[in-house]
Amino acid sequence: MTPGADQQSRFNAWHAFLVAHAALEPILNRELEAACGLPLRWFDVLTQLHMTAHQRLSMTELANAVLLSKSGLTRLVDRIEEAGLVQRVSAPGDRRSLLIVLTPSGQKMLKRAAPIHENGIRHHFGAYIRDNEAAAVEAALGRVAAAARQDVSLEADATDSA
Amino acid sequence: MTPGADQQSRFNAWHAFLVAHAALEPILNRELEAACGLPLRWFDVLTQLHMTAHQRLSMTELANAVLLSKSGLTRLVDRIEEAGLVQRVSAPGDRRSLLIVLTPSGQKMLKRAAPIHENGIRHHFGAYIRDNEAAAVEAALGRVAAAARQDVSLEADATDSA
DNA sequence: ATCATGTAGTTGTCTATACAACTATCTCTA
DNA sequence: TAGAGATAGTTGTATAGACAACTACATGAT
Repeated sequence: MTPGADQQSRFNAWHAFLVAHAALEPILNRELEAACGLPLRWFDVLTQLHMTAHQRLSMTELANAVLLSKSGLTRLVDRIEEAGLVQRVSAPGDRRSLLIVLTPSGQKMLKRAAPIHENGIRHHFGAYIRDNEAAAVEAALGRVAAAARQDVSLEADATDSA
Repeated sequence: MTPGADQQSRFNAWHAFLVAHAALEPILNRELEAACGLPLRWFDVLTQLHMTAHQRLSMTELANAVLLSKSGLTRLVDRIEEAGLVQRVSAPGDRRSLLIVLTPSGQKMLKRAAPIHENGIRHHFGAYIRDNEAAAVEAALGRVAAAARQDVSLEADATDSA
């Protein structure tokens, strides 16, 4: 196995990665929206809230969790709150901060949507990963994601201080 | 290794996949734009044209290649043509169709941008994939991408005929 | 205690994209 | 060869998100 060949397989992987994302994201979005009327991004927000200990996150924490800009999140939460799935509540001890909490209706929606979405992921993504590849894909993408997230944060810090 | 554990690693892989894309795409876009003033999508268009035998594709072919809607591509090509990197030329034998061709300036830009972008991919993506993982990641993502692309096409056909 | 600086979130504005409707052209069938 | 239907691309319009500027609040140094 030559070094050149290894580089090539990484580039092929990168290209497949891009195509897979570009094609998969709309597919899963439509499936979820058709089944529950829930856009994928909303699901992501509800999930992040659900995964948190007290089911509440500040706008800043949530923006970081779903990798959206501050303003993008403000508008996104506007829409989700308008639909009654989450609520902004004031944070104890800091009057600048808002905690986003799942409403009962949001929890119900999440319960309904989760199996549908998981099914979509299995069907369109998991099904094409063989048993002997799963661990490698998990580990490699995990490292890429962790590093990229870090780089994004650094970039944001640099911009802030500029 | 239980079947349940396998499913979990696929879901972890999916999550990492999403995070990696959300974080990486803006990073590579900024790097390329800072170095060459070239948005990533423009690079994608120029690359697709370059990879083609006669360096020309119709709007429809190009939209399919870069996974963009027809109208999205019309506007994208508007901007790239305005910048002088490509040109619309009429297709011989079909007066509805337009061929998009790389201009000399577009070719020069592509030559300048390609090594920078490849470097970014190596640095932010390839570097985190170990030698013994590369083949699995390549194969698995390749299958996912191929299947997803197929599904998108089928979906588009269904919509058209509706 | 005050003021300077930092942080949380929102708002103004711009851009990129999607979908649907449209025009122009092509193709196939009778 | 006329007309129906399919196809290529563009345009009207709506939406999601980014960045920068802003307001309100908090913190920390003196």
